[in-house]
Amino acid sequence: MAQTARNPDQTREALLLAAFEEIYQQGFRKASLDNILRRTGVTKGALYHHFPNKLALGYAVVDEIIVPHAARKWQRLLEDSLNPIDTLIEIGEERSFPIERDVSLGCPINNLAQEMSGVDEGFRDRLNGFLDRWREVIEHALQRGQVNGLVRDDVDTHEAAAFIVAAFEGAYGLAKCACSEEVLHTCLDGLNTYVNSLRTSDETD
Amino acid sequence: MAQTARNPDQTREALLLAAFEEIYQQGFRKASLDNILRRTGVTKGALYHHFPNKLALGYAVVDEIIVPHAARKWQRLLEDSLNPIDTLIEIGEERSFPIERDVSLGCPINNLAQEMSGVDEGFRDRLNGFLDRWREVIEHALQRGQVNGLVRDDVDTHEAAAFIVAAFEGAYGLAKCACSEEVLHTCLDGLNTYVNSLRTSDETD
DNA sequence: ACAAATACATACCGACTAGTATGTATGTGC
DNA sequence: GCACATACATACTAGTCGGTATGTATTTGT
Repeated sequence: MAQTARNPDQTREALLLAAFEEIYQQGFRKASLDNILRRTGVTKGALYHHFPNKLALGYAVVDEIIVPHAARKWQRLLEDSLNPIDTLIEIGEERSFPIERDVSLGCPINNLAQEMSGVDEGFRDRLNGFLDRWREVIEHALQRGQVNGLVRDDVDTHEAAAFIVAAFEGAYGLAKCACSEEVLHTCLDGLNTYVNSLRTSDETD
Repeated sequence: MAQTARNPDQTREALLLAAFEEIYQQGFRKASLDNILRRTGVTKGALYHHFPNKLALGYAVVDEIIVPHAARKWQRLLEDSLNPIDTLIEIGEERSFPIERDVSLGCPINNLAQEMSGVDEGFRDRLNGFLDRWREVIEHALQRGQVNGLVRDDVDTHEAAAFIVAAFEGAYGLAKCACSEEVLHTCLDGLNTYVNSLRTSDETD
């Protein structure tokens, strides 16, 4: 009835943001479309105009919000000029996500991956795809470090990269369950100790 | 109507097992009581005779199935006579859980922790409690190793224990999302490399 | 200016949810 | 063998879910 001035792009963006919040807090399957509509003031007709169904909305949240943001966070590892180990530790300590405000919410990627990867291939493809690219970025950074003499030659970069990603997600997972910043930092300190151990001996700080 | 011979303990156990399966596959909040009843052939009246509500059933699954099994798996770390690093690596490689058959299902503890710790304190207390005891067991084992000269003295056992638990859960989480035994083993190999690096130099194998 | 596509809004549907009310059959103590 | 608690069974409820049918208002192209 009371139709205000239209702005379809803005409507779509508002839906995506509200859907991200709802999914981040409730998980995808418990995320309620009615809640998302309540959060935005958008009606169901508008939602189903912009997205064919709940699944498509979920995919769009991953593709257009979660993955781009996470990718941006780790982008710096691609720069050849930087010491990969320093960069790795720096990024790990950043809380760039405007979302990483509350440890008890966990990592959006990990949350969705754990909930959905066994249930829906579309989610699994997207999230595993990102995690795999993330692992690759770390692996290449370590390899560059070996070429530059910054990383020990005996390090298995493939193994180390997978291990680092696992430890990272694990740290955020433990901290979420413990609901404790301290747990997060203890785990990340452990990770930093490990990552530092990958330096060549003359680079050890 | 067709009432068979009664065996309340067996009924309760059947409900617990079916509830575990359903929760393991669907998560607690998406676990359907009707599905659990279908799996067991038990009726709703029987379920609500043994458990006051869904939440109590979920808690019972954690207390009586998930936690005892996981605790049993790591019990050997308490034995003073063993080399803690050897034991850590051995246990990590075991697939004792009759449940750990399929990587794509993940770790039951981690699954529930990630889903429920932000939503329900009862679940969080139980799961965080177990994870914390697990971390402590590893920490004490590493400390014993230091006393026995098997673990390097410069290792921060508190930090290392938290890191190991995080890496462990992270490894199972990544493997679940990747749906790949290979990913699991790569991550666990990375963890083993790290754990081996904690040995005193004259113990390095 | 008018048609057609776009962008909504409202009301509703069937399926599924946890939980309950009520009845009945079985086992146990005396 | 009788009383009583235990252990179920059946039918139902109120609420929520994703999705749809159908309407209307707004833009856009010509």
